Amino acid sequence: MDRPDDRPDAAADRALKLWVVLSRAHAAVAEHVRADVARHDLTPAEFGVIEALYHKGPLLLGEVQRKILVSSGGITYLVDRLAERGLVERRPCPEDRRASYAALTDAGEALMRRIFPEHARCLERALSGLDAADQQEAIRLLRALGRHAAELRTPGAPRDRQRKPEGGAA
Amino acid sequence: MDRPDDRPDAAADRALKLWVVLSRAHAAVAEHVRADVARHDLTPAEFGVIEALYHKGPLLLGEVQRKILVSSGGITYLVDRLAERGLVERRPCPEDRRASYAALTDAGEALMRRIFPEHARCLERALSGLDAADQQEAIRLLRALGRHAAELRTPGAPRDRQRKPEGGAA
DNA sequence: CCGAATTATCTTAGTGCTGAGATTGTGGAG
DNA sequence: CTCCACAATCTCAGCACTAAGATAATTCGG
Repeated sequence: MDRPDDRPDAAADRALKLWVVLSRAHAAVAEHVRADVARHDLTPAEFGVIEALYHKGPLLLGEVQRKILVSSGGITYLVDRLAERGLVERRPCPEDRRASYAALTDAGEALMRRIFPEHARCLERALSGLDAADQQEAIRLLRALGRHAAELRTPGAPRDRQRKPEGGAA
Repeated sequence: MDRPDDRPDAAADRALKLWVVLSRAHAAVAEHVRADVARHDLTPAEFGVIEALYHKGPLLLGEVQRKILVSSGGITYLVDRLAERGLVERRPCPEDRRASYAALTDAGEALMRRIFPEHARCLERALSGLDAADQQEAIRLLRALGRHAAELRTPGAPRDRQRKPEGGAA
């Protein structure tokens, strides 16, 4: 698509390599995150939930679900676990009795006030392989990359992970 | 670390945001990969194994493990499953009887010849949110990011996931 | 050659999450 | 009001993978 006569497939090589470095960078940073939140007996997904609530206040379960990218079953499971530990509570939604809010309890709020700054420092450290300017540039590139990839796969925003039921060879 | 008097913590904000866009970009592209390899009844990790063998030839299990970043139990599991399906076989290592090679069977080789080009096109498409120059730049940045993060957590390359046995309060 | 430390793989139990379907509730058409 | 398509959450079985320890083989000091 670029220069078909330069090399047989320079574009494919570039894509493959970009995917490899993207995966490895993500895995390396994710491991820092995992180790950091594990100190408080949280999984990254659990931390994602309370982090969202910490910054945005009470949110409908579906809103949290979309924010941290888990399945509908997953968000129920995560909120259950956090509720059992007294960090989060469900609150009925007055306008729609199917829905409910998740909100931090006082204990959850206190926990986040304590651990979030440490977590931010952990991330700063994990990402310190790039200086400020390169981080800004990386943000710009990754945002474009992610947006495009996400739009390609969901031209019309399905929430959970639905596909057309295709009556193929069943 | 940059301009402490600009905003209270611009560096932390930048790190947080970079982590978010890195995660979302990775998730979006990973979903393309998952959907693509699922068409052939493979998980991304399984595909990673046969892709490594396809490009490098027979490899020790430990080498594959490090390449695709799974646990020691994970590589056994993956190779077992691929062997059951006749795509991969184990071969004894003549120089070290503890070790064994994983190698593609003829069927596995044939499968990869058929599906790998499609997969490469899928990736090209998923990553087409950036033009060639931006992809090169992203590769450079992500490589630096990943390398730094990986080195931070393993100053001396442990394979599986070992920690010092610390004789704490036992 | 012996034994301890190390390494490569395998085993087993457990877990966090997914996917599909069930349940409950909403809102609009008739 | 009744019905029905649709939406939000929950239930539950299943699965890919992890963590820790077991097994078996190598290396190396003595």
